Amino acid sequence: MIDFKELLKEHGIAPSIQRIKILEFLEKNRIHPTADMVYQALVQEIPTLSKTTVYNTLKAFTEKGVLVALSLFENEVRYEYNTEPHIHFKCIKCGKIYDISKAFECLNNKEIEGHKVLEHHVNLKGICKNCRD
Amino acid sequence: MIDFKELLKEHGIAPSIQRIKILEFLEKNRIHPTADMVYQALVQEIPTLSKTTVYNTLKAFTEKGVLVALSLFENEVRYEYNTEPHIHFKCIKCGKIYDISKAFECLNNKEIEGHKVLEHHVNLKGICKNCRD
DNA sequence: TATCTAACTTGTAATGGTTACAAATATGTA
DNA sequence: TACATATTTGTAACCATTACAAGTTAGATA
Ligand SMILES: [Mn+2]
Ligand SMILES: [Mn+2]
Ligand SMILES: [Zn+2]
Ligand SMILES: [Zn+2]
Repeated sequence: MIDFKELLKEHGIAPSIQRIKILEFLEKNRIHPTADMVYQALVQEIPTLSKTTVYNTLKAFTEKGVLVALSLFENEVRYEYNTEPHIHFKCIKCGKIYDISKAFECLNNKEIEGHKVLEHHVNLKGICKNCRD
Repeated sequence: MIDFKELLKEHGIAPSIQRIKILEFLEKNRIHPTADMVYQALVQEIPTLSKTTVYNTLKAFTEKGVLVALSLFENEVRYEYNTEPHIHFKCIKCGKIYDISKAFECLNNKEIEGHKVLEHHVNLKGICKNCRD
């Protein structure tokens, strides 16, 4: 059982009830949810919850390294608890997003961990040769 | 000199003035522009141009395989003429997006074609093992 | 050439995810 | 308790994109 209050303190985040519940939800539900999905799930427990709080909290968690923000195939931003580098696989039929733990070499495959790969999306981010130094 | 009118016909797209100009712009300006960037550039030539036409045209071109739509790091969709599979590198300082023609094995590198790589974004799309057959 | 029809373009309004902002509330300390 | 600060809330604004209906164009036909 993870002590989410302590975990937030360690990251320099004051552990409010809302923040603890949001982090707990992300840890227990590895579904790469959108901010709205987090809100819809938690507003039942916390009827006074504001969507703005969810957005602000997820952004703060990301900045402090507690969560990772993903830019997947659609324009919604999704969040996940797993901060280890890994590959995402999205099913075009059911919409589920699977974590792929294999190394990047797998990109040459048309099939990976039982999934049929139709599209590869590879994006890098950094500082270009013109902007270095 | 590419015959854009002919190219559109070959893809089953009626070659209107707007469509030819949009395709021509994408071929000549390899800057991975947004729909709005295309609109801003062409509305000077075609003052009556509608942004809806740009959106509709880019979507049609993508569906017919004339262009490729990208989901990069931000939520804007960008489009490009190059339909060959390749990797994108975005500079976090100047915002430019570079095409990387090297194969996917490069992902193990921290530096590629002179650019300093800080983040790798790898996303796959297809049909998951539960949805096959 | 004139007419017709379907396709294409345009402009405006609506949508949906996200952010800005100010007021209300809660928290921790003196 | 009283105060200062941090947090939460609700509303409005933002912006890329889409829906929709009306206007325009262009190719086919007579
Ligand atoms: Mn993941
Ligand atoms: Mn490219
Ligand atoms: Zn740069
Ligand atoms: Zn599936």
